[in-house]
Amino acid sequence: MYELIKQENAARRGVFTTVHGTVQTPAFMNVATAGAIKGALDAGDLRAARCQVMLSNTYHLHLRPGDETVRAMGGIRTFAKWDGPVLTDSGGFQVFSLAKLRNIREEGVTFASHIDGRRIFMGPEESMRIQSNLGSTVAMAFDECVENPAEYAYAKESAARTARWLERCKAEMRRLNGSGDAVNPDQLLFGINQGATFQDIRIDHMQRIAEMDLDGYAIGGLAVGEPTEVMYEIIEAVEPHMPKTKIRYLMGVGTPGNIIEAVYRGVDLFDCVMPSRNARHGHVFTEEGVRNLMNAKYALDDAPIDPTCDCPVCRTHSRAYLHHLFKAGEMLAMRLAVFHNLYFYNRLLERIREALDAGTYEAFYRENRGKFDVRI
RNA sequence: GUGGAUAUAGCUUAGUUGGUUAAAGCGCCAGUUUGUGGCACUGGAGACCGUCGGUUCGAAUCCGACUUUCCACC
Repeated sequence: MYELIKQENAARRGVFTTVHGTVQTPAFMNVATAGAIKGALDAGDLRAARCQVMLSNTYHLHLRPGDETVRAMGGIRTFAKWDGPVLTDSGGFQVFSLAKLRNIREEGVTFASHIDGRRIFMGPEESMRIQSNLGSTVAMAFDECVENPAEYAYAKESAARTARWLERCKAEMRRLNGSGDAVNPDQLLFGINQGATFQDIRIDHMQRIAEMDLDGYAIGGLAVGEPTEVMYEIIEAVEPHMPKTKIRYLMGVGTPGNIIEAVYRGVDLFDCVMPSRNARHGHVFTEEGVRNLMNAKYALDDAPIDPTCDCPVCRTHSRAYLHHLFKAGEMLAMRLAVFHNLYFYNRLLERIREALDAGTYEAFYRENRGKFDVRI
């Protein structure tokens, strides 16, 4: 259940209550694809990094170890020992981004596994069953993420199909939750808005899925290559048609600046691989901007990654040490950098919430948008 | 000591019958990464080709000497 507790223009401060815990929004979900944060962080590390929601992937867990295995181990939360809320991505985006040889039909998608190439079929019902077995707090609808740039006719047809798939997702999730043996019989379902970069398709689609009275609404298919200004325009176009009483999730976004902009336009929830993936390549987020710890200039730099950060990594280690660990290919380099970046993101969202609580988000927005994305 | 081989970028090597600005991998220096195939991708700098001399219009490439390293034999 989503409760809007404060609003400043379009920006919203809310509380999302679930059977697995309460989420203060706006919030950033930390991506643990296969039940682990890439870069060697576990559930305990996530708590230390001030994470509220863990995100895991239907597609990956279905392929390995298999959702039946996860179910046998008590669901993803018990398996990974994360006692907070978990959101599972539906597999729709992975079919689009990872799998090859995909064949999309009304029933669903046939694709080749990126692990061993075997052919797999996934449709709305399969995705819901897998996510039910994973026992996540929130299941995402099975959708099609259209490539950018997209043909208008195809985007329209695809959005219509994604809406029909959503009806099937809703029916199957209701059946599974009421079946008596669901890992989480209170599993929630979020719908996903599509329509590429065409505002009329986006709005039509949003209006249609808003009528389905789902537990939350996501905007998908953005940040896939279009200019950020186009992304902001789509959010502005769709946002007035999103139910005010439901949580809103912008999928896969983004940079700190993207998040500040999207909160300004009424989004409540985010996830992105950027803090973890970039950390694995030595890029760390700081109050001053993005630093590449691989740069030679850090070889003898005794300062912490971010002198204003109070995370354990910044309280303990120097840029020079991290630089050395990255150059030496030590796994610890990734672990420390990933931890810092997730902490930075989670703290950023805390600061956004504090500004909203104080009614000063407008000022926060003007002062900080774009500030954290610069390379230094 | 004798015979043979070797010497090209920081490292390991490629360079066809001598022919414009000598190539690659690693390393180095940067950049990219947005619902995650975990070490990826894209650029850049860097060698007067062991030294000296010779042949030739022209030599990393052919010849000689010296030096380096390695192998075999005595």
